[in-house]
Amino acid sequence: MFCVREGLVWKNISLEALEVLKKGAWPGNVRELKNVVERLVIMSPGKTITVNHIPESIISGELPHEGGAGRLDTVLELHSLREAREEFEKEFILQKLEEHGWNISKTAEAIELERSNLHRKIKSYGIELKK
Amino acid sequence: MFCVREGLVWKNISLEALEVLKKGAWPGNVRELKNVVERLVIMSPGKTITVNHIPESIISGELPHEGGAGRLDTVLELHSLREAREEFEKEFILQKLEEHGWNISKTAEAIELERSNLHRKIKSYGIELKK
DNA sequence: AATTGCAATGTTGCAAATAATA
DNA sequence: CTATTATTTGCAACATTGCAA
Repeated sequence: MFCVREGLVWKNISLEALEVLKKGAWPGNVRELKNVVERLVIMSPGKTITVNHIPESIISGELPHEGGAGRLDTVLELHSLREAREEFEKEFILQKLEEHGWNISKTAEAIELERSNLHRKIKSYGIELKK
Repeated sequence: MFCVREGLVWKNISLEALEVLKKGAWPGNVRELKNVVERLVIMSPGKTITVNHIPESIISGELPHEGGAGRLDTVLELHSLREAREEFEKEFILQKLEEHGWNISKTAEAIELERSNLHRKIKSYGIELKK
């Protein structure tokens, strides 16, 4: 199993996720690789990084560009704390909803947030409920 | 094909080499990963990085806390939204501080947060400033 | 399950002051 | 001495939360 540490946090990377990285071209440089891995570690709430956590731009494998210097880099570094926090919250809530069969009451209880407030977040983040 | 750029030099990484990385535990953190990749690119004479270019320390790599799997990791999964959010914020801020040479003014500007508020967060999260 | 009102609480930007540093 | 940065505090505006309905 391939795993990586960021700070004190160890994360596994699923074989499937690695397959994606293996098959696609790497659209960035070394610094971007570092940023992507750091982001993967931070943005994935569980202990395993799955394909779902890998940015679309990498899965669709945009070919590397010489002077382009990386849109990925831009995307990764333009985030303000607020934007990053919101993106994380959305991902976190999505994962927890999925873990609890899209049951809002159970999810709300699990993440220790009032049902009504979970509703508010689902609405404001535009999360679509499945199942 | 997995490939990586260091400066203007692009290198491929052989599937076999990736297999090794895939099967072995990663003995280092993200910064070490970056350093290793940079070294791989520089030290491998041809167009492709092969298993022979991968340091022994990585192939034989010490296993991470697989069983213990990190209390922090466990904690992360049991986290309430609030705790998870705070954990994320702390990691995010740490990352940005490092990226900006532990300069609080520059970091605050980069993440679009008031200096004074960044100070407050640094204090409340118990972040230790280095350098 | 999904909304809404509301009071308590938390967070933010701004201004200001002082200390430390280059 | 000058300029930038670090650090802290007060405060009003705004946002989020839990609770009740």
